[in-house]
Amino acid sequence: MNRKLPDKTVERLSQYRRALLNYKSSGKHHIFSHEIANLLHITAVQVRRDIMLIGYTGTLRQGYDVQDLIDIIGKIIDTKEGQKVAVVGIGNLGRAIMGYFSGKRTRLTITAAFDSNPEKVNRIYAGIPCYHIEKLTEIIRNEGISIAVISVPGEFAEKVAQDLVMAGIKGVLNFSPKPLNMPSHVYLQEFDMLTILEKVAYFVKKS
Amino acid sequence: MNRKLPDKTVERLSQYRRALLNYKSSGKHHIFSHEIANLLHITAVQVRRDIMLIGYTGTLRQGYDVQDLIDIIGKIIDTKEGQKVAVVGIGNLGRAIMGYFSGKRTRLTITAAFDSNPEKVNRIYAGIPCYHIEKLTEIIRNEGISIAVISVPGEFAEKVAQDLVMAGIKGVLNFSPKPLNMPSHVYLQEFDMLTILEKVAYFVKKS
DNA sequence: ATAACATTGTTATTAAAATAACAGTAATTT
DNA sequence: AAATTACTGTTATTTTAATAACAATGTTAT
Repeated sequence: MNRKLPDKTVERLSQYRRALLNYKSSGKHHIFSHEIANLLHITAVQVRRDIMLIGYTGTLRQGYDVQDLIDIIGKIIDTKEGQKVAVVGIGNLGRAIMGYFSGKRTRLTITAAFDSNPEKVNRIYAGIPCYHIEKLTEIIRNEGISIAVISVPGEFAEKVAQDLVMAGIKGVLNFSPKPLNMPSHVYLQEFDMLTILEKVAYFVKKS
Repeated sequence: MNRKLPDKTVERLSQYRRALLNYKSSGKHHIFSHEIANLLHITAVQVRRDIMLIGYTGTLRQGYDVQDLIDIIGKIIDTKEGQKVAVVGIGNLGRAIMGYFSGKRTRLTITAAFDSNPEKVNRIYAGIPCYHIEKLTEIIRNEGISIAVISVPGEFAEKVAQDLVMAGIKGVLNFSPKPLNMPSHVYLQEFDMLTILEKVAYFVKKS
């Protein structure tokens, strides 16, 4: 499985895996496409198509082997060594993100947090050390962190983004309301709270 | 402008407006499509196409009238009376969301927050009263809240969603990792932190 | 006055994602 | 043994989104 998968398929694979890990604890070993579909509230065709794309094949009348499927998805979306993540900006959102990860076993590990507030620097949040933002480039380089989450206020986002690129970051999730511009070798995902809520409001109004 | 616009166009309209409001304060009255494009790091064609879809037209060689464009976008995405929003779950994420809104002038107003923790109930967060989650249906009905943000842990998300539907909610933004199932008259937008980060990690790995 | 330019608005094309259609087949029923 | 059923896997179609192509036209330069 070397070919790059569609964006949306990758998202669903992550969700399939989580749903399957949970399903597994019920003791069942096999699952049908329509059962996976129900867990995610999507269609069975979509599930089968995604599974086709990753080259796994179930067995007729039995469905998919839960553990096998979990493993295959792991081979596709995880790296052997795992990947390190930094959170930049330890406001409520930054802490929320760190909270999401604490306890979860995943191949993504948040290994550093950054902030400019001296009261936050050198403290530990959800097990993660917070450094002064001046150390950003240095620590990202030294620790080999490849992914960053930007959760600073808009006015600082651009500067942070530049520094991250300088430090050799490979993927960025931007929560600030400021749209960023990244070189093409950096994968950028943006999420703008106000925009998303205004969109919801628009479709509420229209419906 | 009655026709329903494409999802992505609506998102960009929200961003155009914010960028324009900011641009306006520089004192300029007109703006070209490629200037808007630069602000958002997208293409000028995309901008012109979106503007075409909303039926506004600029003037050749002068571009668009900033204020007019702001107003037209407002007519499309806002309602006259504004829309009320509730935040369910006052953890770090819930507080982050409330923070995003405090001070912003928008036609969306967060008017209620809900939590089950008695220490949080009956306090005010960022100017918003926090009620016990038992009051959810009652308050949403009485206040005419049409939009809800779910920021509770996964295990509670489904119950909250059911209650919201019962209360007559029209749009939901779900931050919990639990995929929700909503009747078709409720607009649902999901955002799953782990999934999104795993996707970023996948494309980082591939690049 | 004519040509070149810079810009908008629109149609045409391509790309990505979702959905539908259906072929194949092992298990079960008749 | 034949027909039916309940699934998977794949191709075809449709829908949505993005990009490209280009016509139209006022402005500036020559």
